[in-house]
Amino acid sequence: MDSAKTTKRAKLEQREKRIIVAARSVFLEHGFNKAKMSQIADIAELAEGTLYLYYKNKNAIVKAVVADHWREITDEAQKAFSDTDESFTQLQALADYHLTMMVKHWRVIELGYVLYYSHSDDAGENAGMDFKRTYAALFDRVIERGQDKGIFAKNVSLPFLRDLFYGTLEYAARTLILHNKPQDIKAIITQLMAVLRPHLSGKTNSQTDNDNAVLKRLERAVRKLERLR
Amino acid sequence: MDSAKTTKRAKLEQREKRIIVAARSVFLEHGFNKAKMSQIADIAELAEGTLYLYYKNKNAIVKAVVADHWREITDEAQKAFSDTDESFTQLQALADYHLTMMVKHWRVIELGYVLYYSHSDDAGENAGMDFKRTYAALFDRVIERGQDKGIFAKNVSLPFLRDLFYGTLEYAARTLILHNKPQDIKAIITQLMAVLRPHLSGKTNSQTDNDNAVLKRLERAVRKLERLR
Amino acid sequence: MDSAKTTKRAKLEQREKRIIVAARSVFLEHGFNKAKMSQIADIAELAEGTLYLYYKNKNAIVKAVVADHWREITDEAQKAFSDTDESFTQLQALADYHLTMMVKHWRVIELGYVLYYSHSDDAGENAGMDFKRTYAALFDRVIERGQDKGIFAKNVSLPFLRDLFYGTLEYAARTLILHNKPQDIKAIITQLMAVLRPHLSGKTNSQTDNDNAVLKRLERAVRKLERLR
Amino acid sequence: MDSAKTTKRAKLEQREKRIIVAARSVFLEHGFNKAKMSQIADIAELAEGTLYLYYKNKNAIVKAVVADHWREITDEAQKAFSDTDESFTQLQALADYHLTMMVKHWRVIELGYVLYYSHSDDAGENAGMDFKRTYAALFDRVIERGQDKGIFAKNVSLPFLRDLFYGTLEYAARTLILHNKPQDIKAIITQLMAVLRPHLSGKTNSQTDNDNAVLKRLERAVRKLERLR
DNA sequence: GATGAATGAGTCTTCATTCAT
DNA sequence: TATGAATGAAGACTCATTCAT
Repeated sequence: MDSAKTTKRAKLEQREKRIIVAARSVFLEHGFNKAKMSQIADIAELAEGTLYLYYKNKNAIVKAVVADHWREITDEAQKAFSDTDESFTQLQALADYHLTMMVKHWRVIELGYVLYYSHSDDAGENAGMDFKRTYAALFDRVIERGQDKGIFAKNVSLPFLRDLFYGTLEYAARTLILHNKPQDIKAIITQLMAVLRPHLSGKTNSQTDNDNAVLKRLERAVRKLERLR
Repeated sequence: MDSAKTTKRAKLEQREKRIIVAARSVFLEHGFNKAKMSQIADIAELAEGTLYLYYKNKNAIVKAVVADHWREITDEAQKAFSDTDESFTQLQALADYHLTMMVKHWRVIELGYVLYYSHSDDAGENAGMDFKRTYAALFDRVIERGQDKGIFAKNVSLPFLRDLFYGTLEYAARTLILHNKPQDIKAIITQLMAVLRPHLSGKTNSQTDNDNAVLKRLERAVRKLERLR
Repeated sequence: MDSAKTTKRAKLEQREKRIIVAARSVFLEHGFNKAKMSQIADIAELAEGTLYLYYKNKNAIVKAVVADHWREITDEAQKAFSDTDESFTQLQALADYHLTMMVKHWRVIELGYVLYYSHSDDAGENAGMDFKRTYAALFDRVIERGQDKGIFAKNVSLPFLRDLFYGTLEYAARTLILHNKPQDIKAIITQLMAVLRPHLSGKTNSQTDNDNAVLKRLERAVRKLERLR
Repeated sequence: MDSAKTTKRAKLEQREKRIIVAARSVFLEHGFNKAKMSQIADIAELAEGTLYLYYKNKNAIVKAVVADHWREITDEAQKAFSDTDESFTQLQALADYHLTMMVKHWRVIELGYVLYYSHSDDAGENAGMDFKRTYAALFDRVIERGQDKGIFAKNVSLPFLRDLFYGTLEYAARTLILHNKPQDIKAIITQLMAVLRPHLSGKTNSQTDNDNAVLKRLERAVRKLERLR
């Protein structure tokens, strides 16, 4: 009886997965609006009506597709860097993994946007979109642990850095895809780390202040020189 | 006859603008799919069929709405910083303007995404989306002129910096909107500049010593110059 | 084994009744088309498939609901007037009972109409609607027995009178419900009886003189009979 | 311009009529549920979508069909009896016309019932069903004018008589159709008039009281006779 | 007998687009 | 140019019924 239950549950999950996989392929091929429920059913080898036993409607299916993707990505990302790694190494590994994934699964990401940006009638439909939040929290963890170890400065704003990290990588991914140069991933990671390193090390402020003072004096001097003529 | 032509042209443009304005309001209220051509026509006080004399189809109208917006934004952005300003100041002004606009006109930005991410049949339809590119070029100009003046380092990757700049600001805007804290704009700008400054100045840790030597020599030179008077 | 059979049969009938009761409530709440088999199954605490072990399909269930109702009504109507009552009294009792029931169970009556008026594919499906006929026969019996007793005229058309009786009462019921005045039942019955009485007695204006003569002779005969004791 | 307007309006009404005629035929053939919008459009020689320019939805179309029918019936009924006729003659003409129509257009009447009895979501949808009321008022007018002329008694309840009149005729029509004997119309009318005549003439009450007394004595006598044995 | 997951036929309605005027 | 009535393709979703267990 236990095995019966197990089998049942397994079958159910298998069915759900089959729908998601079928739906993903159809959505990626045609985009949300032109994806037909009938085609999804066909590929999943189910009757159309059966889809509705598992998902309330078309919207629920995209959401599931996107959620499934982020869940998967989150799981793999965690494997991409070891907890024993040095914090900068972890960060770099995460950046590498993220950019690689963005480039590779760009279309699924897009799908998420359609979902996110579409105005839906029924309130709370946009709830349950926090799979992305969970994923984003990976960054937070790396930073926080680095701070605990004393490697990262504590006076940085986590939300800002997170936005910088993911925002930069997403835009970079788009650029890579647009110019069709997925091989430049390494260069981008290097540059991003170069930007983040001094900031995270917390050594910038004093340096910068100093530089600023010098620069200001230089500017004044230049202006004087100009007046000498 | 010239005035007749002028009047004609003016009338045409006025009509187009009326459509864009009407369409914007409808799209912002309902999103792309639920926006009805009939409602746009109503608000524009035109017959439905007339819309098609000005724009090929619904897609063309959204595109025009989005393009119009970016064009406007681009114009205003250019006014937001003077060409005589110091390069960092210009950059900061651009960042400030951009973030402010992103937060303020978020819904139009979204609309742009729907447009961008929707799979359209007819090839090349997504062409003409370069209004955004023109806008993005503002950043390039600031950087390039700063490099010309010797204020910014030359060994930075413009595409990367651009992605970092706009990517960070867009994510930050989203965060601000999500948490409904549009007042934090200044803090974000400050942080972004703090990240960019050392990078743009061409400092990496290894160079610091070297820089210091240079700066010291410069200082001495300046002092001499000052004493000359 | 006999008891086993009895139990089995009882269980079967109990199940059937449970379905009918559940179905009645659902049909009355939602009407035929919007009544869902699943809801009926829910309320009857049975699986959907089980319904089909007892009734061929949805139509069969409405029919059973309606039939059940008329059967019940028929049983109770018979109790509403005693066989020893005077025929007019019986008729009045029947009218009273009928109108009261029409007003009270109007919705079930409606349901019967939907059933009756809906065009069904399978021929003969509208057969077995004679529960209503059985009920209507109550009227016939009262009239026929009255005729046997010599109270009612024999030259009346039973079908016509039946139509008049039930037709009038149904329309009256509708009127009562429409104007929400169920208290006027008595008045209607009185009027109906007033209309029927002379007719049933076999009086038409031209006949009145003749009748009077007959009545006088009868009176005389009765008096003689009484004196015989 | 006036003629243009006239033409336009005429065209519109012609279209509406064409839809109604097409819809009537389809509804009568298949009943409400099995009637397809596509078939109606086909017969009306219009695109499916065009139907929706004239009628909100399928329900609105049935309603229009039924309303149209009653309107027509009402117009014709008025022509069926002249205002100068004697009141009983008028009544008889109305009864004749009504019964004839009920038998002839039974299916449309049924359609009206489906409409009336179907539970619709949207409130007020069952409004506008008063075409039937207008028709029913024809009876009221005949009675009231007869009362004015002193031909009909004034102490009769109009609502009751109306229910009797139409109720009887409807049930009679059903009976005629069921037994497929449409030729009996005359007989039914005769009987109905025979029932109504004394009642409307107001001569029944005194007669009836007398009769009742006689009957009661007869009954008593009979019972005594029975006891004699 | 009982179950309830699976089926899949069936259709109203919407709305971008066209085109006769 | 402007109109707006007419078009008709297109598709998500429901739910009575079946049947393997």
